[in-house]
Amino acid sequence: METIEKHLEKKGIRVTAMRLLIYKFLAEKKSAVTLSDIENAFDKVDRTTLYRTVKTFESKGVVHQINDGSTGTKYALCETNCKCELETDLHLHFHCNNCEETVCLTDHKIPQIKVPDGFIAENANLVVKGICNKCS
Amino acid sequence: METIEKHLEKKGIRVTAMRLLIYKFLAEKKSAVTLSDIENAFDKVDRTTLYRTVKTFESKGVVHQINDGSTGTKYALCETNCKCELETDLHLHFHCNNCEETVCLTDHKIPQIKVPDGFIAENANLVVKGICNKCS
DNA sequence: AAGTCCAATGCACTATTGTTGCACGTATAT
DNA sequence: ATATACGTGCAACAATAGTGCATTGGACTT
Ligand SMILES: [Mn+2]
Ligand SMILES: [Mn+2]
Ligand SMILES: [Zn+2]
Ligand SMILES: [Zn+2]
Repeated sequence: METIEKHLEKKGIRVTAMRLLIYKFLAEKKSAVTLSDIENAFDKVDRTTLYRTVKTFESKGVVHQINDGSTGTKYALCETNCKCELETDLHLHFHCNNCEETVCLTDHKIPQIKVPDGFIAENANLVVKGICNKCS
Repeated sequence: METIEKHLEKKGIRVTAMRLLIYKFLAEKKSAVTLSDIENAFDKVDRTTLYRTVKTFESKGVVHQINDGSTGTKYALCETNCKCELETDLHLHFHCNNCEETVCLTDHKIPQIKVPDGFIAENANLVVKGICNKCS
């Protein structure tokens, strides 16, 4: 069990109070969140800081983004040792049409996808929609 | 070879000059387009009309939407006899990281996806990213 | 300890996308 | 022909995404 601080440092991210707060918020949530969700969770954070923090997290492989059909990008923490950029590591996401929450199904990997000749697949984004376990 | 007019009528959409224009624009494009793309293609269309036209098309099964990672929803014509709402009919989409275009791969259907107990899958969106045939 | 440097933050603004209300014109039904 | 429903355009608004710049605050050097 390593500290969040160590984890961020390993990913090449300088630790700040702000970043720890945002990381912890993401860690507590079991579903993916939008920037607005984070903004609403704190009173005094600036949207820009949030925006740039999440972008930093994303570029360093701490969070990944999810595009379920709803407006606005959602984010969720990556697994501790994930390689989001590699096709083989990608898990699927489930978006509930009832409660509108989107969750990572981290042990359901995306099956190998065939693409036509001339196309080169680098990664993939799979969102399954339906009714989640809490709503069914 | 049936006319566009007949096709729209069959789907329960009243035919207007505007709708024919927009339909034809979509039919000409081989890649998925945003509302802004359509807006830029014509000089005198109102954004709202566009928005509502596309929504109508979508609700009647004439177009389907695609969320590749980029900001803004994209749309593409459905296949003539598609049932977009049924999981079994869903094809995959390919987003090129180089030219940024997104295309329907209509004869590459999404494989059957397993979801955990308690989850009920109704449909799915799969976007594969990489380099397209024109850019490779 | 003081000073330098650079990344992180905050504020103000802009841009783009998505959405609604209402007024008006145009097609359809009786 | 008259009533009714639908499509279009304009204006306004809301939500999301992004940039520029001044300020703060740590880390590092001296
Ligand atoms: Mn995930
Ligand atoms: Mn498609
Ligand atoms: Zn649910
Ligand atoms: Zn390309």
